[in-house]
Amino acid sequence: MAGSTATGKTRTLGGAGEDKAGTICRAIRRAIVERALRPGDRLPEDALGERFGVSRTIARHALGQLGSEGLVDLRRNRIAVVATPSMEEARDTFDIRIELERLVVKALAGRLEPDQIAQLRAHVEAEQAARGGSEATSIRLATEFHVLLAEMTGKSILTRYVNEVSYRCGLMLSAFSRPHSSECAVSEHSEIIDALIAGDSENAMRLMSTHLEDVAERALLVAPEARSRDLMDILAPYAEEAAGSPARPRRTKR
Amino acid sequence: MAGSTATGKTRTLGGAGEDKAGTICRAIRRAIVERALRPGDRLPEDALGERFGVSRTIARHALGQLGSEGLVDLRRNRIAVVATPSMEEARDTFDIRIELERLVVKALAGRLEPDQIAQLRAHVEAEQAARGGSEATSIRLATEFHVLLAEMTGKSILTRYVNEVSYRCGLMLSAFSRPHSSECAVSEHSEIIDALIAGDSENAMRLMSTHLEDVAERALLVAPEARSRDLMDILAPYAEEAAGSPARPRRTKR
DNA sequence: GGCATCATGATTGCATGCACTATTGGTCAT
DNA sequence: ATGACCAATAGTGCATGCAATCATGATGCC
Repeated sequence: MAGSTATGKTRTLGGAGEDKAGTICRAIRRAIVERALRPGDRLPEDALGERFGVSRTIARHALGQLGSEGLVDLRRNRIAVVATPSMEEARDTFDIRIELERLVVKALAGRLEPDQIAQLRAHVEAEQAARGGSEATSIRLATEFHVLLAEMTGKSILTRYVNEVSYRCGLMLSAFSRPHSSECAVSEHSEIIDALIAGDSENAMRLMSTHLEDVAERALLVAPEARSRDLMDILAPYAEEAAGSPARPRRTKR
Repeated sequence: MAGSTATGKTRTLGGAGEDKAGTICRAIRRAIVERALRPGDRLPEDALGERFGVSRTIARHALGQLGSEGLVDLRRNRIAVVATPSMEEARDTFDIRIELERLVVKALAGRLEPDQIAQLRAHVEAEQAARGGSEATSIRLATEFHVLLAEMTGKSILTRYVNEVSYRCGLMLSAFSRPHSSECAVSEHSEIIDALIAGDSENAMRLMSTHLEDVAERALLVAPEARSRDLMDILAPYAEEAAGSPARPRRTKR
């Protein structure tokens, strides 16, 4: 399906004995936060396998992983699809994220090494530079800022969870937020770094809370029209005028 | 290796189109909290598959899942083993767990339905009844109490995470806590229920925090002799007296 | 024309087979 | 006796094949 010659297999994942399933996971996660993949998009095992140059077994393994992270919905005998979170799930996920990231800044306040500070500054700079560019890059960088912070704690479990909820929140944004509504958070990132350097853990935690609450609010409260991507709700307004129009909507994506 | 005839396959998982990998996961999780499986125990794919009556593929899938939950260590080309958490990981996991379960009681305070209350009371009663019985049952019931609470919030993501950290904490207890050191928490469970019924969310959160902190403290601070299960540290005291004794320690479990 | 029924293709569920890697016990030289 | 080297074995990594299940378009009936 994807452009690959019959002779030369699509050696996208070729490499050495790396983690092939993990590579697929990373790619899909990234595609989701960048909104290249949107909720409901189908992820057939063999298409994935072919695209990444591996067999269905590996693609399946990757999908299982993503399913356990809540990024894809996995139902028996059904094609895997990018998860379509509900409004309640979105709210809950942000609540959890806030508490987790409060732990992050609490652990980090006053303990940042100079090279870490430089790395964070550079990241924020990259975020600022990307403001004019594609929205996908902005969102990805914003997500990666939080992941970067978590990694700096050195706490592997906390890092893993922050990773998960961050990507999940990216999915939420994709599901609910209107285009161009999740920008302008770059300065808040800077403020958090400042508070961390100052060692003011209380302030850093407060800043992180409000920052995430802002993101959630912008994403979740804005755009009541698009609150739900449930098919029935989406089509409700159209159903009103569908009396005389023979336009037959196609359900599948491609 | 496990006793199964060559002719009659071990139809432990026979059933209909259920979730075979999930069944294996549940079994192993439970075995871990009940300390039937201890950190470092080996989990070979084919042994698992044979035991549960499925192929390696499924066993492998289950192991991948457990690996992503942090219950087993998965290294390339190596036999999967029950994870051996470090002291720091244990502390971090408890920190995360406290915040998550605070969210649980916050969501539940004053919102428990009568049947839910009855269910909780019954569970605590079962815990009390199990105090004389096997330690494994006590630990499992204690863990399940927290999981039950989380499920009652109706928040699927929160439930999933509480599930994960609870089982992980069970593993931590298995790794660090001495036998019979994690009992006597039943009354604290009752107090939490009371606070939830009273609708005093602040008090409930405080009780939950201290309850979990107690558990962590009992598990992590007690028994400095067994703080680390690293092979070198474990053998350190023995190395002193190993001068004249020909006792050759076997490294592998079975 | 609208609706239920069925057949075909698409897709997953799972087991098995082969290749490769790590481990383990033995062997040989020192 | 001790240490390094090597062969046999156990175990994983991965692809492929077959059966089962679901989705979708075609057909026939009303």
